[in-house]
Order: sequence, then structure tokens, then C-alpha cells
Amino acid sequence: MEPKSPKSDLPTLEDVARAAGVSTATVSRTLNSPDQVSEGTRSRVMATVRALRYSPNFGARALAAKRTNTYGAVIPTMENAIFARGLEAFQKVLVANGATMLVASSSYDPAIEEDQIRTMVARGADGILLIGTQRDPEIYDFLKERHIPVVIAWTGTGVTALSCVGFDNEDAAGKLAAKAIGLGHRRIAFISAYTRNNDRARDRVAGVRHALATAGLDPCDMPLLETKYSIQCGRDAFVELMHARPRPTLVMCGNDVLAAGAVRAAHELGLDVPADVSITGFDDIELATVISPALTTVHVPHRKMGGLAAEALLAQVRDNSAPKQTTLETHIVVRQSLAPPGSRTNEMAD
Amino acid sequence: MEPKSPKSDLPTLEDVARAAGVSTATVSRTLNSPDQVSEGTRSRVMATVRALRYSPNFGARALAAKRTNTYGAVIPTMENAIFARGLEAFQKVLVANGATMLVASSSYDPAIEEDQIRTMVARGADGILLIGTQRDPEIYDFLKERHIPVVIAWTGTGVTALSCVGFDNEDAAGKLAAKAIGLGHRRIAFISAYTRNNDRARDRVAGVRHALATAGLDPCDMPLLETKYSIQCGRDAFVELMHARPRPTLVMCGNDVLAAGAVRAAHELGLDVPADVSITGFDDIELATVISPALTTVHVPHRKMGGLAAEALLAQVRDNSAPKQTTLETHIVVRQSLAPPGSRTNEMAD
DNA sequence: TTGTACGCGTTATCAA
DNA sequence: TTGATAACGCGTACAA
Repeated sequence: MEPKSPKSDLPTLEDVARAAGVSTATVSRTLNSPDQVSEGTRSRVMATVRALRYSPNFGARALAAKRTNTYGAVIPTMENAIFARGLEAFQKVLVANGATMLVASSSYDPAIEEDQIRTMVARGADGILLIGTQRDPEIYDFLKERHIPVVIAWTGTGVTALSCVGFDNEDAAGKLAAKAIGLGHRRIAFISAYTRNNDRARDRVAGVRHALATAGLDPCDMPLLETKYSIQCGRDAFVELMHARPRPTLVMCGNDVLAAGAVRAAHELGLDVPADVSITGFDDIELATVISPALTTVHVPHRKMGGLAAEALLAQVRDNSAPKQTTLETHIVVRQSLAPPGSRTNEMAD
Repeated sequence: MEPKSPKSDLPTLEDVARAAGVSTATVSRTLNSPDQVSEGTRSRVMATVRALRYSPNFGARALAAKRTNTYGAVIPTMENAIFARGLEAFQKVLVANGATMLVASSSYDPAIEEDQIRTMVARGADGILLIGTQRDPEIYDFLKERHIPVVIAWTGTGVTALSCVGFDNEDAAGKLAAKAIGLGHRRIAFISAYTRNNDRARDRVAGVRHALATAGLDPCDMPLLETKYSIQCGRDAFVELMHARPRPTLVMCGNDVLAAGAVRAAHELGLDVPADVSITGFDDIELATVISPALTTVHVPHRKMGGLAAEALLAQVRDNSAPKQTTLETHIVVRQSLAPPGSRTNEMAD
């Protein structure tokens, strides 16, 4: 072993202080609360800072200030457009406020997620963004014990002591189902993401069932398939559901990705969408607009959610403000994939 | 000001040491290099660590060890599937090695990117992942001066002193163009992402031009439109290109997103793809398989790139190994959007 | 407005 | 194998 990491020879606060002919305290103040320093010294110090290309040492700063200005985000995966969007917005707000983002993904695995959360804490995250409420309660105690503010996104229900910014998955899915029922659909099938560790997915199923019951239909009659998050899986599930006789007139999907797979499968089976079978999605990602027919789906304000989550977290950390629950509105986006059952219209849709 | 952030009352190394009846040094060793500690004390210390729910203080650790085990990734945007994939893989490898990822996005803005890079450094990143080579040379000096290893991804050309893991954008685009020319295409147009701060985009254009020249065609004749990264922009660009007479028989796109927009525009114009006009993409993201016709495109191993980038960075930081250039292979994925020109079974073109 | 001086929680060197 | 103890670089009462 030799020079190792000669990260040394970098100027320190003291170097700057000496060069500028002031104390380290003054340099520190100049950097952190400029208005406590007189115009003259301030500019002199700043000049020296630039001249020496000084940059504060992160560890030292964190140690002394007990704050890292770093926030963690633990999400299922970045490869899902809805989280990518949310994260991007989360990060932008953070940066706009001089903070930085740590990211970890859990692959929807609760054990990994817990690990990642602990890692975030160990890495000195000042606050943490989590997706959904579904996890071992112990982890919440852990976070509380360490006074780490948390904001939960993508779910707006069932959260009390924590900040959250989300929407009502159940209600949104229910409204879409109600609309379809109003159109005349009775035989409705559902393709869902795995509900085991996913409260959002579960809520969406529940919403549809509720709508069914409200319409006097038996929710238990609804064929339901759970599967992984991928186009291919949506495709396979759709094929399987189409074996039922009589066939469903509508296949609702827990998200747009599954719905895209369903649409493809329909084409492969020689079925016209929506003439032979209607399909709906959820999320309203770009994908929904690109396939044909374009998906009727539920629009979820992912970016807004990410941005608000960051603001909520920052408020808790910087202003020590209380946790706040925010519920955002969703709305149904009507496109071509949903039509009344058995409606073989000609393809001149708008 | 009041209690602020009572992040106190957390156990420290010293607390553990006292409780376990050993010195702080021993506790530290137990945690960081267990094999330097005897079996007996080790288990005793570990027990106390668990009992006290001790977790090392990040700032203190970073200050003393001069290392954060944190790596930064500065990318154009997470909302682009290719970067999301790469990042996900990058992060996974990092986690597998006990490290954590910081993320910042630049929105393709060089000034913002530079800022983010500096922030990463200020946040104590041990190494940094950058996309492409295109940036102010000064920033490289800055990084070198601070001994921060860098790995550049998405480009495999023109890098010498730094680690990189990428592929030959020019060559890949050239091969696809050559294939199309072989199919008989002569009037080829190109829709590119803005090339101004994007070496990948520029290389792809260059590759096509080169293929044209090789085939005895004049590269300057190729209509070229630069636009933003979005389906809508791809759509608009395509419409504009189709005003030319004679029309191009093939519109190549710098990426799959633009190509998806082009395909949509073709439909809107009543043009059949590929009978009336062929379209190609680049990247091979899921989108390419979902639209119809599915895109003939260039497959780029985004995940592999991200994973290798992490390994390269870790190697440089932990083993102080030398920068390494890695070039990955791409290949053409043949789907339905590219066919010989005028291959409409019957009917004449205007 | 500025300076002094201490403490923050670890790591790592050196002895024992 | 273990223990003292000196850095590490900065923030911040407190004093001037």
C-alpha cells in the first residue's frame, strides 16, 4: 500500500481563515449565514474561498451540524415510469432547496426495503421518502426513535402520524369501474400487480369490487389475476382470462404497463379493442397514449406527488413543522380502449 | 429557537464501549475489521451493539475515515427509460458492495450538470458516474484535483484518462443505416435529439452520414431535424419531414422515443409503416416492442452498462486500480418498422 | 461584528 | 489482541 487516497492537501476552513486574516468562525459564518458578517469581510473571505478553491468537508460539517442536507428515497424500482417521474420531481425540489437525494430501490421486497431504510439512516439522511404504507411497524418505531421525518407517497389513506402525499387508490379505481358499469359492462375481469406487499394494488382491487357491489353485482364473480409488473405478464394474464366463457367484456388492469400487455395480447388473439373487449389501465404514463387503442386510464399526478413529498419533508426537517397529510385528486382520462360492450363501431373514433 | 432536532440521546461508540467493558477502539474494530478482534470480545461487543441499537454516526465516520461509501450519479433525467435502467443497475451493484447512491439530474443542461457534480463532491461522493463526455474540461480538472474517480457511461469513444463503459454510437448507427441502404433506401431523413450538448446524439448522426458516404450517397442531402426528447416532438418532426418531395422512404430516429412519435405521426398522416415509409429507433427500450409496428432499432445494454460502471468505480476507489475503458457490443434488433422502400404489396405511391 | 475554544463521534497510530 | 489518544474539519455558544 502506498499513497492510498491522497484526498489531503485540500484547503480547510483554517487555511481560508489564515489567508483571509480572520478567524475560522468568521469564515464559517460567511459561508453559512452571510448576513451575520460585515460586507467588507464577507467579500474578502469569499474571495479567498474562491482563490483557494475551498469546499467544506462533508463529514466534518455533518458531524458538527448534525445535519447532512441529504434526503433518502426508497422506492420499489426506478424502472417504473411512475416512480421515475416522482423521483425526478422529488429531486428537483430538493436541489432547489440546496439538498441532495440518496436513492435505493427495494424491488418490491420488504426485507430489502427495510435494509435500505436502515442504510439511509446510517448514511445520515435527514428525512426519508417511502412508497406506500405496507411495512413492518417496527421500522416506523426505528425511524421515530431516531427522529427521522418520513413522508409516505402514493397512498393517501390510513396514514396518521406521518406525513403523506398521495391519492385514494380505492376511490379512483372504483370510479373507473363505476363508469364502465355505467357503460353496460357486467363481466369484468381484473389483472393486478401482486397485492401481497402492495397496498396500492390492493386498494385498487378493493375499489373495483366495491363498485361492483354498489351496482348490485357480486364482487366475488370477478376473475382476478395477480402478476408481476411487466408488459409480458399483462399479456399472459390477459390470454388466460380470455379462456373464460362467457368472456369478460372488460379487463381492467391495475396499471398501464399491464394494460399495454393486455392490449397486445388482444391483438394477438385477433380481438379488437374495444369492439370485442375493453381494457383499462391506471397511472396514465406516456405508454398509455402510445399504444393503439390509447388507454382509458386514471391519471395520477406523479410529478406533483414527488414535489410535494419533498416539500413536506423539508418543512419537517427545517421548520420542525408537524406531519401533514395531503390527498391529491385523480381523474379518469377517456381514450379509446374503453367502450360499451359489444359496440362494434367503425374505427373513426374522434 | 427551541429543541431543534433532538437527534441526540442516540448511543455512541463510547456508550457501547462502556457497556461492553472495552475501549472504543475495540468496538470500532469489531465493526470495521472483525477479524482483528478475538471471537469472545467480538460477540460480546456485537451483542451490546444490538442491545443498545447502536448505529455509527455518519458524519463522524466520514470525517475520520475520509470516505463516505457514497457514490454520485449525475444523469440528464430519470424520466428516460435508458437512464432509469442504467441507474437501477448501478445502484444494485453499489448496494451489493455496501455502498449508497446519490442521484442528481441535469435536464441536459451543462451548467446544471456542473453544479450537480460540484454538489456531489461537496457531499463527499467517493466516486461519480457521468453520462457522455461532453462538458467543460475544467470540471475534469476539478475532479482530478480532488482525486475523485469518475466513470463515464453511454459513450465508449474519445475517453482516455478516465474510466468509461459505453458503446460506439457512431458505429451502431452506421450499421443500422448501412442495413437500410442495403435494403434499397436512398432517401433517408433523420430525427435527432439536440446535438449541442450531447455527444451520443452527434455520434449517431455522424454514423448515418458516414454510412451514406460509404454507399456513394451525399450525406449533405440527408434532411436532419433536431428536437427535444419526447414523443410529441418526434411526431412533429416527422410531420415536417414528410413535407419534402420526393418524400424520404426511411426516417431514422436518434432514439426510440422519437421513433414512437414518428410512428404515431405516420398513422395520423394515413401512412402505413413500413409500406409507405420505414422508421427506425435506437436504444431498444420496452416502448419499441409495444407500438405497432414494433420498431427495428439498435439494442443497447443499458443495465449492463450501469452495472459495469459501478464496478469500475468501486475498483478505482477501493483497490485504487487504474481507469479502464470498456466498450460493449450493440446489435440491431429487427422488427417490423423497417422494410425495403416501396414494399407496399399493391397500390401506388402518389 | 468578530474571535476563542470546545465538542461532535469516529478512525487509526502507537504502545502495551 | 487490546487500549490510550491524537487527529479529522467544522459549527457554535460565549465572550469581547
